[in-house]
Amino acid sequence: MTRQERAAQRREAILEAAAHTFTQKGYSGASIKDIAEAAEVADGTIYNYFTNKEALLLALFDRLVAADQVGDRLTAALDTDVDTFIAGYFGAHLARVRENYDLFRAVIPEILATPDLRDRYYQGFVAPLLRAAEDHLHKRSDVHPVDGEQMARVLYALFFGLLSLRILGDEAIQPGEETDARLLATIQQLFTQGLAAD
Amino acid sequence: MTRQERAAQRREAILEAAAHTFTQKGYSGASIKDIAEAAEVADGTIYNYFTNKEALLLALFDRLVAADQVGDRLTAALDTDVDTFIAGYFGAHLARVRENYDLFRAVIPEILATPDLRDRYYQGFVAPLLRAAEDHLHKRSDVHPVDGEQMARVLYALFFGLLSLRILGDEAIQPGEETDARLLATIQQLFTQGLAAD
Amino acid sequence: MTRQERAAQRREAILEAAAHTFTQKGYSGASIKDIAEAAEVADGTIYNYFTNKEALLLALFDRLVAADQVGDRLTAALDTDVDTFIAGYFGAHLARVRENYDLFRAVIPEILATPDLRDRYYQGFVAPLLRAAEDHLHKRSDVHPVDGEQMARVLYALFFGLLSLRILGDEAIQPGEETDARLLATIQQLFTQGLAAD
Amino acid sequence: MTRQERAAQRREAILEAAAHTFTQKGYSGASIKDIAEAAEVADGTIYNYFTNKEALLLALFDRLVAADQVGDRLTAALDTDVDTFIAGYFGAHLARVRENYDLFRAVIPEILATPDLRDRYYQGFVAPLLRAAEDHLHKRSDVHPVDGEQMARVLYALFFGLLSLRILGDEAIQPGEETDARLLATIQQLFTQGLAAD
DNA sequence: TATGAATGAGCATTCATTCAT
DNA sequence: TATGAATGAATGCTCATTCAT
Repeated sequence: MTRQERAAQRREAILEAAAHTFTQKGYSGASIKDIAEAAEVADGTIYNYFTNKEALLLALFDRLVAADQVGDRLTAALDTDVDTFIAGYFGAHLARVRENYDLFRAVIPEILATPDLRDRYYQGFVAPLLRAAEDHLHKRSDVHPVDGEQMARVLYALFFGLLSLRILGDEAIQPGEETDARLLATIQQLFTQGLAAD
Repeated sequence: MTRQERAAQRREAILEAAAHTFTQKGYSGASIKDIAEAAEVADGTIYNYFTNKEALLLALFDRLVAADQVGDRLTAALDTDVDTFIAGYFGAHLARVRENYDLFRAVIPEILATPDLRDRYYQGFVAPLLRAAEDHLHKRSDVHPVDGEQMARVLYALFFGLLSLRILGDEAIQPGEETDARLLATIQQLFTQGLAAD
Repeated sequence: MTRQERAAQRREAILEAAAHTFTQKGYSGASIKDIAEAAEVADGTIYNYFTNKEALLLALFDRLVAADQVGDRLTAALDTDVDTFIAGYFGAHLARVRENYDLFRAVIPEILATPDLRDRYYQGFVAPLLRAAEDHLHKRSDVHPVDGEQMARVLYALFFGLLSLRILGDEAIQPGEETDARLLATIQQLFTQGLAAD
Repeated sequence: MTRQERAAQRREAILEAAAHTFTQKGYSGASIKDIAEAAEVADGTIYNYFTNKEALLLALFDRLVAADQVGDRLTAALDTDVDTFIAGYFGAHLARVRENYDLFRAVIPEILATPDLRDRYYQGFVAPLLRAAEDHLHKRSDVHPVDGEQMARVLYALFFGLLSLRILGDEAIQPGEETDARLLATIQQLFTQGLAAD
């Protein structure tokens, strides 16, 4: 193992420890000492890999955003029907959350609570996603005429709200293949039929 | 103005200042000094009205939960059609958020970020709401057969997600009568027709 | 009851409350609020009778010193034998302590702990007492030749030490007529015979 | 100098600074900042060595109690005559006080003033000492028949009272070999002959 | 590079004192 | 004179960050 590899591994261990600790105690409640202990390194070592505590959060944030880059897939999805589109779209999102659950639980709360992250997340992730979604809805021919601006927000709200409900601890939708499948089916049903019977 | 009235007013001013300051800087980032300055009182005065900093957050939390008590209206809404039901339901929620926007912006982020509040909110508010919604869906005859457990969560997620999007600063859905009306129409459309055209 | 009498009564009640509270929690540990509650007056009222918290302690201190003025009795006691002298001397002291026990318990600890009171007590009470005792021992003809300076200190030490032991809570010498009588007899025996049998 | 040695030295410096500052201003009057300045360390450093301010006082208290463990010597002293016994006993006590004067001056006042320390001191130190002294007096054959319970208390009172007089600042018995020798001689005289001449 | 002791700014909280009523 | 709400200085303690080893 090269020096670089060892360094990368340490960095990884620290980030994982940070994610875990932030999830348990929140960003403010987690001390560098807590994280260092969880990562089994000394306090000072963390500063060899990250400039400060905030940088840990930002690194996690960047991972989260990277993990959930979906905007670019929207354009490519125009030629599928609504059902397939929703399945692909939400399905991918659910899979990402499943694979990076600690990351999401650690970062999402702080995104809402921290003005700086709030803006970063909105500008860098949400706004482009909303624009892409509006655009997509506009171009689709197989949907009812909708208020694209608002419907895009409804779509995003579902994403974020379900994630929040998981973070709140609701057991019925903790990530897992089976749960995600049922959830996806319900969402598909809503988008293809609505809720009301004729 | 009686002594009691003045005290009530002070308490109110302090709570408003706390809400405002928490919104700006987050709970941890807001110092008692910040809040005292915003309320135009001395630091110590706050402690004549609240036991400690946490009590400020809890008082705001209690208000939020009180402001959004919707679960009890669910049972009464069985005899309306889906369209009216959704309108009444989300409409009421949107109105509450509109009237208490500062409160929601201050408290919602902390609910996700603070393990203690998280549980309090889930057990005291979300869980009952989900149970009521599941029950309601079960009893309605004018809806498609649905996975009630999951659909209840989808409904709640819409609530919470839209609120989050507002907190994130999205301008297209900042609270306001007109915006809320458009949003409500979009939600109604989704629940009655779905998104996909036949 | 005249206005003056009522005021004097209040002052008395406050001082007693202060003595009691200082005894329970120590001077620093006792808050003005504590004392006000014990005296059943409002915080502010205390300041109509005493300039500040320290003044409460000083007033108690003055009472203690006044209650235990023994120095002047020393000169008058030259013409009694040692036994009677010791009996009169310690007996009077023990009686004073018995009658003002709360006062002593409240003030004595603070005398040792507070530099200011320390000096005040030593200069105003202890030093004169020691001088008088030295002088008295010098003049007595019915005692062994002694190191008057040191013996005076031994006498005072007995006073103060017994008081301290009471404050420490020792049950065998809590003030009371019977206990005081036994204690006095023991002291008399020590001073007339010593401890060692021939 | 190893890391451990340096740490031990620091701890020592902090404790000495605490003893000194407590002596000057009393426990409550001494701030952590005061102590840190006296020890020439930063405020926070103190907390690397002691849990909190109270722990400083308790550490000093433990040292004082350890420094003055005399009870166990009582049993061994039965086979000496009263004179030698008193000499050995008080002599040892005086030597301990001389060698740890700062410690005694810092802690003794707080023992009386702090309910918690009061109990700790009485139960852990005074009560055993009194029991041992009573027992010792009971077993000795070369003393006058005495009220052992009360005489034990008289003995302890002398200890404590002399210490208090030193703390009060009396110059004639500030610790020192010569003073201690004179004091000891006076005490011996009292216990062997009494004060009264035949 | 890793360590962890030292640092000191920052903050929640207390409480003696004031003063308008 | 009595009240008790308001004040704000003071303080114990935490913890992110630095740096000598």
